[in-house]
Amino acid sequence: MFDPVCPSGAMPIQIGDKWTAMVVLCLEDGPRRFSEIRVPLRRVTPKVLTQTLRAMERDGLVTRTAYAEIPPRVEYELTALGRSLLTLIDAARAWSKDHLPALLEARHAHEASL
Amino acid sequence: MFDPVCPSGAMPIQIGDKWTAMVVLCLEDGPRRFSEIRVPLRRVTPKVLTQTLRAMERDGLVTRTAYAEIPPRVEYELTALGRSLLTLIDAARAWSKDHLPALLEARHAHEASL
DNA sequence: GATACTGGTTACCTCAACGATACTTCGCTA
DNA sequence: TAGCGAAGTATCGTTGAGGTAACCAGTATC
Repeated sequence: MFDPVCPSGAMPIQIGDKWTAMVVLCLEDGPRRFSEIRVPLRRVTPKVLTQTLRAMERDGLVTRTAYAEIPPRVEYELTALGRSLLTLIDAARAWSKDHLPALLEARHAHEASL
Repeated sequence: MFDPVCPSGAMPIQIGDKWTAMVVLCLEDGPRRFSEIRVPLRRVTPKVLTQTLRAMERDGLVTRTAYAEIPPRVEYELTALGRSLLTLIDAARAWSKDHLPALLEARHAHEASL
């Protein structure tokens, strides 16, 4: 999983913050817990993931549901608004698939000419 | 002209660097000179515009043509690759048109609840 | 006790992007 | 001889997103 949009950081396209698009994809198939989101995004620290999720909650992209259980459980789920980003992410992925090789080749050729 | 993608910096979508999408839109209708690009993007300093254009040239998104005239003239033009970003920008604009109000409303509602 | 699990928080740091201001080069012009 | 206009450079400063590391509360199990 995951280098859907930004293979190796070439990243000409970004949705929201650095991790927003990946969170959306991670929640595509249904609600997930905090620690379940951390797994595929294993390079993200809890602090940054919290920041990302809080910002997404603020913007109405996800809902946060805390269950008063022991041990505690928190689930994040995409809203309709968050789900609407999927079309955009797909467009970005389609572009990457079709055109990113050409971009990387151009970049590489330029590098070689130094 | 220009708050096509990021009304007032809400900007959940970004293509390349901060100004890349605007440069692409600015060049949509044909080649333009450095100072012609600066006009609609009047908040960008020459240094940053140069950086942006150099990066885009490196990535094969624009071509730079310098004419040995007095006074000098330089024209920037979209390549096919650069032009391919237009579809993506349109997708972003369509999303913004359809969904950004909801996002901003959610953000505002959240702000009010503090 | 000691440790671990969950879902965080807090303090601190770093680095690249962005920006403001000024200067340059080259002929041309008045 | 002073200035103009084009297309940048040079220098410095700021800012903020993102990263590191450590800590917390409550329970339960070893």
